Amino acid sequence: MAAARVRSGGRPTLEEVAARAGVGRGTASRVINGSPRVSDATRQAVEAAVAELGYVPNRAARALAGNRTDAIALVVPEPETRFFAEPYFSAIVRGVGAALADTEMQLLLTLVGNDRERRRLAQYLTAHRVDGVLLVAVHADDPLPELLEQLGMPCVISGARHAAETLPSVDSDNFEGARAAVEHLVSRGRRQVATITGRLEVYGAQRRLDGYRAAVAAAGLAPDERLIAPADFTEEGGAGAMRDLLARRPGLDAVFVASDVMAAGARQVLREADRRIPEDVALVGFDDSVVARHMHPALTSVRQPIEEMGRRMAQLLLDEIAGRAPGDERPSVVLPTELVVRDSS
Amino acid sequence: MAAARVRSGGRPTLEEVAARAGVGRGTASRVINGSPRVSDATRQAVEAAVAELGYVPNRAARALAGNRTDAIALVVPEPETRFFAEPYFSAIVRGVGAALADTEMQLLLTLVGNDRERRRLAQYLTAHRVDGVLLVAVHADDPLPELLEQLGMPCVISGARHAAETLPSVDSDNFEGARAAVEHLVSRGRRQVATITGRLEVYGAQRRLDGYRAAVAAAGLAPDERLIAPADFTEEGGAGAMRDLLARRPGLDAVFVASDVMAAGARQVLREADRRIPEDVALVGFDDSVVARHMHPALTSVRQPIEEMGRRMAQLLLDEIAGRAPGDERPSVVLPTELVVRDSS
DNA sequence: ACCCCCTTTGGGAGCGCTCCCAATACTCTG
DNA sequence: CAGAGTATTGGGAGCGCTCCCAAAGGGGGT
Repeated sequence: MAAARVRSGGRPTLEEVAARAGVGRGTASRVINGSPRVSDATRQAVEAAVAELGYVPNRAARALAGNRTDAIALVVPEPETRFFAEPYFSAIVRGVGAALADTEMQLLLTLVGNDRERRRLAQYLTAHRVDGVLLVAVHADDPLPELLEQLGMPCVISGARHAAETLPSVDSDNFEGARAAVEHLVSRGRRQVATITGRLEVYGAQRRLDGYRAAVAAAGLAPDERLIAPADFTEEGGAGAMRDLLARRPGLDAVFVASDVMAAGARQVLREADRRIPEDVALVGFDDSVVARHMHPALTSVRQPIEEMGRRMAQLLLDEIAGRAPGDERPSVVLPTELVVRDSS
Repeated sequence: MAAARVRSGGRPTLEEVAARAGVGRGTASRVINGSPRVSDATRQAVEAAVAELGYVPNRAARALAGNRTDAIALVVPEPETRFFAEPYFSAIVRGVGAALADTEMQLLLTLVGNDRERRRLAQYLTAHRVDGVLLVAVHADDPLPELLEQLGMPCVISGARHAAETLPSVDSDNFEGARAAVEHLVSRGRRQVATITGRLEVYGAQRRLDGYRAAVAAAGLAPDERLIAPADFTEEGGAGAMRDLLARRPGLDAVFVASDVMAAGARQVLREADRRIPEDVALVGFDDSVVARHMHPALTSVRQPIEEMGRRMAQLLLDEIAGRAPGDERPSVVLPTELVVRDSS
């Protein structure tokens, strides 16, 4: 019934498939790995044997013999609470998952918390336990990307770390998203458009500020540094920045906030100051998170195609692993954003 | 300098560590795996060699030789959008990650979308590519748990599928959470407390309804089936159910909604009907999601310790893998919920 | 001093697969 | 029809580790 040498409850091995198909182990391996150097008849015989036996290759053996793992790691710095918030984390994961769906690649999730875990991570990667790494929310001063580069470990990051990013990266068009948001406010007749920024060490936050400035200039409005309030991506930070703005420029009639969460903080302050939204002050956020949809009034926000970003990151990484021709420049993808207009503007 | 046989750029092997420490391969292995049958002197020699060489065991080789993988899979049914929403997904992942942090276990994330992927998953698991499986958001009629059981694959699920759950499971106390929520409403003087339920095929939704009923009875209020409106965990469903309730029982003065998202839908309908919250109608949700915090007025909600659930699931699974003594009953954990009172009640 | 037993150690035998070389079977030239 | 390729094929040699057996070393009892 079953193949000759069946260990109790054991899964069929390549050897058994080969025997069943009446071919050698090497040939069976070739068929399974889609090598073209196999005759049609042989291929069919092997495929039949695979189907009959329900053969599934043993990953560990493959990895050991082939010196690869067919797995990539998604590395998430856990302290980065912002990343874990909607919509980032799940959307990225879905995108990555989608890109990997018809691949043999497995997705390893690695949360990096404290320094100890960080060191362990370096070991993991050093030990070549994965074929490539997806890095999200990396800071400009994070040594990890360089380490990976030295190890020759393929790696893709989300969000360029600075203008001269050298690693393959996927980003949304922060500049254009911010520019469009501010342009929208101006088109609605707003004349004193303020902005609350994220931490400006984060390149994306800087780009959003750049976009704001560009739109203000394009609209022929007088640039005013006192309409710019830096914050830190938190709700409290957003509230604090809003208070500063109100104190400095009580006449402002619109605020472009670099994240929805900060916008929630700002809205709270505006409500306390009895400014109506959008009548007195128009508000636009960034991220199109669930917060935006449920805020009252519903928040106009800049949507980033996060799932698509995940998908592209994974694709880029697979390309990287497959090996780009030397000399190819580092691919970097910038995806368009979309302004979702709701009631706050 | 380095050990004798060093392949170009290769990682040190156990053999090399053993040589460096002046012991045999078997002994080195024992030290690395923490076997007690090694003399102190030898142990120290090996540990020194490991440190000097920066040795990290090769997972693939280990898996192949030891017939285990040191990896568990978190299986997420992707169609279950509800699960992907805040706060579930990221919180579960964090919890699982925390439990695994000082373990050698890796976390594999497996999104299961369509049927094709579902079959692939069965293969994965059949091929023993993981040591255990964490299943979230399983439906009562999902064949996967039984399949795993047959394969002898350790498995833990989140949320019992029915009263007679046989698999190890971790759940929050849905009954008690709902009961406390309704008790809270009653204690605030509400007398016509309605409820909007989730899909009642979901056991947790049923339990919340049971809790509602228990609290109503305990308060000595007349049970009234027309105060119960079934929905489906979606915002639209919540809105529809609210409309029904308002039509049937215009005099209601409180609603316990089995999820925050549905509560958002209900609130919308209440606003359109010019019912003030909480003056006219008090509202309590479930999940304590970001929606609850940002709703206006902020929504009172039942918080589930989701991260803790992830942690316990992982611990349970590790125990399962380590092997429970036969005869031990299936461990199942029920964690307490917490009522977070805000402005809506 | 001898024997027995327990502790510690070394290393062979795989685990299942890929890589690659040598062998075989065909096919095409001239 | 010989010679030279060219397309297929089989299977040895590992990949690095765990398991396990047999050997070696030590200690105590008699």
